[in-house]
Amino acid sequence: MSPIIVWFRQDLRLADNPALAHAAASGRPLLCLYILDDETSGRWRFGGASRWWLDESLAALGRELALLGGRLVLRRGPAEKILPAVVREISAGAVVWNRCYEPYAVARDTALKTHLANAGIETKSCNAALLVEPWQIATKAGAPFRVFTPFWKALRQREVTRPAPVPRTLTFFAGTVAGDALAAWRLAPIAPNWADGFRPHWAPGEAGAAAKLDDFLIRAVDYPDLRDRPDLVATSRLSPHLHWGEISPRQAWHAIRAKTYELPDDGEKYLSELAWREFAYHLLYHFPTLPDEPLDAGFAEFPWTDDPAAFEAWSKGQTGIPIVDAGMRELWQTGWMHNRVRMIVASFLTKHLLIPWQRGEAWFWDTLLDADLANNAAGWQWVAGCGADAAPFFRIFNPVLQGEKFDPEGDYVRRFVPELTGLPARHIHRPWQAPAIALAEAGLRPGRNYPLPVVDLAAGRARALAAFRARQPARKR
DNA sequence: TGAAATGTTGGGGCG
DNA sequence: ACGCCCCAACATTTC
Repeated sequence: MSPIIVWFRQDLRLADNPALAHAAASGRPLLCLYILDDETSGRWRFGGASRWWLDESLAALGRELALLGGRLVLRRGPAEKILPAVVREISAGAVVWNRCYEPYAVARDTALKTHLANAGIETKSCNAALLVEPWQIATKAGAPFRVFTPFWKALRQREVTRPAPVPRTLTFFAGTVAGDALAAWRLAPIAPNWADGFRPHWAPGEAGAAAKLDDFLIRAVDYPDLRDRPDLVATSRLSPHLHWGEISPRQAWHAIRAKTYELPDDGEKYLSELAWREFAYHLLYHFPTLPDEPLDAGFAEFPWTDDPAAFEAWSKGQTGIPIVDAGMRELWQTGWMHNRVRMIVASFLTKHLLIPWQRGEAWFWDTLLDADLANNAAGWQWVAGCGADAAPFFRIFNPVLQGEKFDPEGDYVRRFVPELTGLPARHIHRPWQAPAIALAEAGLRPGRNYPLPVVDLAAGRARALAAFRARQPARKR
């Protein structure tokens, strides 16, 4: 039989991989292919941190396949050209892949499907990334959901497919196929190697993902209480693995469900976080401008400010607000940021600094190892108040209070802002108010070895309230 | 998955 | 003992 191409994308795993399972069951010899397509993705081509992860993850997948006698063929270029070319080279009779939901990917894959079908090639696409396809869930009126809670209630009633194991037998295509060497893609940074700090925290690949899940399952009992604490390891830290498809949401879902009776909240809190991920994909699918335009058209005229100096301070963790700086430095050093802190830094950028959410979105896109078009866009719009089910305009996080509440000892700040190590907990989240003696004992000279706040918090809050209130509809009297 | 302002209540100090 | 005041502590409303 003619070979079947398994086109890997954001599904870099062997277990619970429907496309791979389909190929294995087809009886055809498999050719596993990955295409680095920086052209089709355009403005949303992989950022720097993503490329580091991809480098590692492709190597891991290649090793897994090699152990089974197979190989991952690497090609680079627009998939619309590359995929048909590989089909011709090996006279493939079929192509199978798992779906992507980025607007550019949907368009590309739809076109490819038509093109291949017209050439007499069998094609099939599968769901490997979502609990429920965006088009399979709708409001009673048949419209896409725009509010999380009803979406979650609808999703919660669904039966989630059980994850499937790695196919028992895989027969690989034996012919020769040209492929790039992974190293030739130069995905990882060389000099300066800013990714050095990533490695202690992350093990890209399917095995690393499974290890992270196992680790989380041990800690899952504490999740409802401690998940908002950035100073602790209380969350799953699965986000990059989920983004790259090294683990499926079905696997995480059922792993938690299996422990229902051991968990204080029956695991509902974590499941609802998986549902937020689903909600983001639902929104991106139905509102494809989500990454670029505010969902709420009323924001078209919003008076965002262009403040390059403030943005620079924010992105480098030099705002003078400790919890913000700790978060931005955690992101830079480890490629990841605790979700609570993401909300804090995003609120600070969009409200206190009035900088467009798209600027923050773009920075996260470049620096997050879990940079995900749907989650990133939906999250930023939620914080900015212009998205679906968005935070009300008046919900402005006070980074001092948030710090004191969720990093009560200041350990998180000390870990990433070593300048502040010597300050006691009661001063560490507001060094500009610390008494001179405490500053002296800590060796801290505000404005010298740690910045003064880039904005007065009360003034920034007042300015944001005025700007956001201005675009609210007139109040009833 | 807010924060700040404003309102209410009740205990304790004190004349 | 009583009334007054202060002010935590908590609740409500407003942004």
